[in-house]
Amino acid sequence: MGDTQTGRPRGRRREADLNDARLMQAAREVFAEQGWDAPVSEIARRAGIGMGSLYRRYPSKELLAQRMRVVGMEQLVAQARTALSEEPDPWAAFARFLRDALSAQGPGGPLLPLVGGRLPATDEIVAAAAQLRAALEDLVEGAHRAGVLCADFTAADVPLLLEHLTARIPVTDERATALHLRYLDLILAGLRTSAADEPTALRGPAPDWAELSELWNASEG
Amino acid sequence: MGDTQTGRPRGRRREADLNDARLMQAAREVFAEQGWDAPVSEIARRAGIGMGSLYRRYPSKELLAQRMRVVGMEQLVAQARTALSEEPDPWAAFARFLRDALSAQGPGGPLLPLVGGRLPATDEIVAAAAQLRAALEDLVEGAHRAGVLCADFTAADVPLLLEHLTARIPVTDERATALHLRYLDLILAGLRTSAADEPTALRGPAPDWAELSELWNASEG
DNA sequence: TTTGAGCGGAGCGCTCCGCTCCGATACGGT
DNA sequence: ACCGTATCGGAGCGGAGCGCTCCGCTCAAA
Repeated sequence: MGDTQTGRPRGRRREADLNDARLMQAAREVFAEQGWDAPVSEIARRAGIGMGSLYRRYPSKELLAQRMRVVGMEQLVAQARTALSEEPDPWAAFARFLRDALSAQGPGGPLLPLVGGRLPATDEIVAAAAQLRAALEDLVEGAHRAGVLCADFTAADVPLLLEHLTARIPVTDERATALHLRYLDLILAGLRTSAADEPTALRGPAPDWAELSELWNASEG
Repeated sequence: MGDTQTGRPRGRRREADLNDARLMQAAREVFAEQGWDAPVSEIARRAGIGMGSLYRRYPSKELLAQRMRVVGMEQLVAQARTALSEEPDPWAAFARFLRDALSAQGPGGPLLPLVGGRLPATDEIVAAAAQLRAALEDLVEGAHRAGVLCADFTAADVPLLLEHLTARIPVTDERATALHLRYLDLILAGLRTSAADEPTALRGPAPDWAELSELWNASEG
C-alpha cells in the first residue's frame, strides 16, 4: 500500500507509473476475454509495453494476476461506495452498482477477479476481499431494510450473479456490454419486490461467502 | 440423417453405437467446461473410450465438434417441441423449455453449441440451426400472443440469454446447475408481464438471427 | 478353435507458452 | 552539450501439452 502517493513523479518514473496503469487495464481486458491461459505477450502488446518491462515490474504471471485481482476488487469497492453515497434511494444504489460493475470495469471489459480459483490468495487479496464483502453487504442490507429486494438474495449472490451475466462472447466490447446490461435489466426487474409481494421467486440454496472463497482461491498447493 | 434407424444392432455394432452416444455426452460436458481448447483425450477418458476408437469414428476434433453441435441443437429442438406440446399454457411452455435447456442438457452439463464461432458450419449444422430457430420462434410467438412475455424479447434472445446464464464456474455440476436455475428464476420473473404493465424493462437493441449466425459460425477459411 | 474387425492407450511431432537476455533509447547531472 | 546509466522492447530458449497415429490385444462370429 502507499505506492500511489508519489508526489508528481516526472520523467522515467512517471513513465513507469503510466505503464503500470496500462498493464492493469490490459491484463483485466485480456484475462476477461481469454481466461487464465491468455498469453502474457498479448497483455504486453495491448498495453504497448515490452516483455522486459512487464517482467521487471511483475516477476511472474501469477504475481501480475494477483495484483490485478486486488486492483479490480478495490475498484468494485469504490464503485459500491460511490453508489451508496450518491444515490439516496437504496434500490437505486443497488441497481447502479450492478450496472457500473458490468459496464465500467474498464472500457467494455467484463468482470473482475474470476481468473482466481487457481492462484493462491495473498494477504493483500484477502484484505481486499474482506472490504469488498463489507461493501456489498452494505449495499444489499440497505435494499433489504427498505423492503425492495427479494428476501433471500444475499451479498454473496452479487459476485456470482455478475459472473453469470458476463458471458464471453466473441463480439465487440461495446456490443457485449450492451447485451450484459440488457439481461441485467431482466434480473433487476425480477429482483425487485413491490412491497408485500408473494414469496420470493428464488429457488435453491443461496450461496454464502465461504463458497465464494473456495471459488476464488486455490484450494492448496 | 437416418443412422439411428438400425433395427436393434447386436454385438460389436451395439457397442459402437453406445460408444457414440457416450462420446456426444462426454464431448458436450468437456467442451462446456473447458471450451474448445479442451484436450480430446479428456473427452475419450470421460466417455470410457480409447483414442483409437474415437478417431476411427470422427477423423478430426473439428468433425467431432460439428457433430456434437448438431446433436445438441436437435436435443434443444426436441425439448422445445416437448414443452410446446405438453404444456398448454404458453408461459409455462416457455419457462419449462428454458429450465430444461439449462439443466437437462446432459446431466449437469451446461449448454450447447457455443463451441462454435471458430469452426465452419456444415450443411447439417445450418439445417439444425434453421429448425432450432423455428422452434424457438414458435415458443416466444406463443407467449407473445398470450400477452405474458415482455414485448421486445425476441427468439434470438433465447440462445444469448442461455449463454449468459451458463457461467463456467469450477464447482460440481449439480451446484452449477442449481445456480443457473436460481438466476434463471430471476430472469423469468423479470420477463413476465402482468397484462398491461408499464413498458418493457429491456434496453438496448435486441439481437437478431443474423448476429447469432456470426457468433456461431466461423467467419471464413 | 480360428479369425479378424474393432478396441484401448502409449508415443511422435509440433505448436505455443512463460520467461530471459541484450542491444537501443533517452533522462538527468555536470 | 555530453556521457553514464537505468530502463525499455522484442527475439529466442526450454519445456509443457496438444492433435493425431500406430500397434498389440480382445472377443463376437463361424
